[in-house]
Amino acid sequence: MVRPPNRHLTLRDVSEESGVSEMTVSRVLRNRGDVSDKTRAKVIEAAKRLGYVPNKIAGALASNRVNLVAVIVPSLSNLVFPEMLAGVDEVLATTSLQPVVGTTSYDPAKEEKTLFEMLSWRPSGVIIAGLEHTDASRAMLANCGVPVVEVMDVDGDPVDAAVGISHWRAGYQVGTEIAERGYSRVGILGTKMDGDHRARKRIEGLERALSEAGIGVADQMAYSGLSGFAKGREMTAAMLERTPDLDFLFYTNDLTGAGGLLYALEKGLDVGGNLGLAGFNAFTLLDGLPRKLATVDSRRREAGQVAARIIAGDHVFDSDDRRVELVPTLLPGDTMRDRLA
Amino acid sequence: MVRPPNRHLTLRDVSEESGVSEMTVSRVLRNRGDVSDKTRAKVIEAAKRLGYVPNKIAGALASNRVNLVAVIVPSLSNLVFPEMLAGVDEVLATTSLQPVVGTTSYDPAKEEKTLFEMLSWRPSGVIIAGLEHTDASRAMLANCGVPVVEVMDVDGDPVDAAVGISHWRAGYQVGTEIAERGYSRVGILGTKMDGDHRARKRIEGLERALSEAGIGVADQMAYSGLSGFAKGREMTAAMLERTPDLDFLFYTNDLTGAGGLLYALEKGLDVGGNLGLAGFNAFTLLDGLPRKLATVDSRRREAGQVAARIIAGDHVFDSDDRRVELVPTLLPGDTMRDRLA
DNA sequence: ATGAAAGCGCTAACAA
DNA sequence: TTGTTAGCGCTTTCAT
Repeated sequence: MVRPPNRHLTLRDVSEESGVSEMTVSRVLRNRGDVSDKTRAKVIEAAKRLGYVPNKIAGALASNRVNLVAVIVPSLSNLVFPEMLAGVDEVLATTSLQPVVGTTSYDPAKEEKTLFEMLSWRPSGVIIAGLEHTDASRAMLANCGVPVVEVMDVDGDPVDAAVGISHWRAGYQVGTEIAERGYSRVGILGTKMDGDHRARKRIEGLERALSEAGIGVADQMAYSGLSGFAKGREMTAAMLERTPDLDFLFYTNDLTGAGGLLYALEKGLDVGGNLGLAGFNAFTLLDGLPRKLATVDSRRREAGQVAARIIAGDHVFDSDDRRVELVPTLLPGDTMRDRLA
Repeated sequence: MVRPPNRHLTLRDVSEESGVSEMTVSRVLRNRGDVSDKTRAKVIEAAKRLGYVPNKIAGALASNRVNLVAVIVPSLSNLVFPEMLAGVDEVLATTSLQPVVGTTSYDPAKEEKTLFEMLSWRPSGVIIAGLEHTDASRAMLANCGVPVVEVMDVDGDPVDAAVGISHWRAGYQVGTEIAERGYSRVGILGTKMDGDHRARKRIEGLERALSEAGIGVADQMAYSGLSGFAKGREMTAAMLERTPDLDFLFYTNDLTGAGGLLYALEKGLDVGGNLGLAGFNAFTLLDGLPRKLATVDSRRREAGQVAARIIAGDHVFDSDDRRVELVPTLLPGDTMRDRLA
């Protein structure tokens, strides 16, 4: 079998090897149309022998069908996104669609570029994190001609469909709980990240609930860089030094929350009593901390699942507003004191 | 502007809108060849006005060039993979190449499927985790005609190139260290995962070092499911109950190691003294535990960087065996006693 | 059940 | 600097 090295095999090669026309080879390889068992066997045998890998580029161009779904997330280093992706994956695995992941580093301009790049491959659907995009991005999403699902947030106007929790309401719920449990000097510890609209919304909801309960935010602090235990410790130490009479610390993120928890326990603070702590996201990997950190399940996996179902055309909307609001679950753990009687 | 909804715009549309030939439009949009500033401006203006998104499918077919690099990993839920990907991303961002991620769930058959699927898009390179693949996968990799880099492991025969640490040697190094620090009753706590060859190799290296030091493995345990603190606690409790005289616990993973650490501290065990602990991977998110867990930096980010450079044709190999062995760094933290004098 | 012809939207190669 | 022609590898459509 003489053939120039590094040339990809084509249908024609399989056709010649099997003595069957290209068209029929194509039919066999896609399980389409009627082909006799004998012909089918010949073709499959030849394709396998040659190690033929079909060229989806040509196939997609000819058929105007692409089985890819573009999934665009800010980062893969924050576990919430891989977890959402797992939900997408799980559902798409039951279809012929394939997710393709792109990242934006929380940068709207990079998001625009990534989106453009991915749309130029003509995917069958787009799943994109969040509702905040540049005008150009929104225009591309609106005009791309395929279903678009904005995930992990419903606070805003989706281009097409949206699935996720309301981070504002989640924050509000935490704030209400804090007030009902008799805390009144609340500190907020977040990450300094312009692009993290969800964290911002959580804080806004929290502030609103507190203010309705007649409580203000006593202190607030934001650090940049990757979230981790160390960051949570540092921020906690700094904030308690600056504002020693705080009785509740809300972290926008479980990882910093866990760092704060470890710090507070070491310092012998009355965690779960006179000092309340809460994080956000409910990372199961943290089950097993010395105390169960109060947190909120942001239901990102389900968001991914529903988004994938929408793309697959396998979801019926309740109303006509094409938003699916998932309900976040507050998990009080044991870092908040009991509700007042 | 009357045009059927949902039809994608083509070069022809831009050509008509701008009064410039398709070919020249193509030149402008790709910054190729000489085009007068005036023509260029007309074209760009028209393309922007229409919201034209080029069709990479047609472009790739015509030019036989695809700027995608297939990156195949077992999972995105284990942070080591996103971290490797970040290295890939960082380097590819400086080129015109784009990573496309696929996952295998540690399943060789799914890996084969994912690989086939991705190769059918004719990527310009393949980065794939590990050296263990089905025969069919190896054949596809060997014949795909583009650079292939197997990452995060160098213990084996790569199809083409390989970049990463030797997990066997990393395990061996830990074993040596354990022996030199005077521990002699070692327990190993891993995850039950057939597809996790790297964890297996670490354990094998460790066992070898211990056996050379005249020490056997006193106990071993593997649990299935996602790694997390809780799993580490459970396993540690169970193992210490079963084999109370252990003086060192090696976890194949920092997360379970951290769980074990928290458990041991709570039980008042002499961590870092008569009880040594070590994890693996050096996750920075864990900086800030009550004690710094001994661990090994598996240098996955660098592996991703080098792999991307190889694909980009931007790496010169030292020798002709196309393996780049990175050296893992043992970080003793403070959960191992001092070396014997 | 199988084959032949046309063409998807772009770019390479060449012409003007 | 710009335009023309052919064709990438497949699928659609229509014919047999």
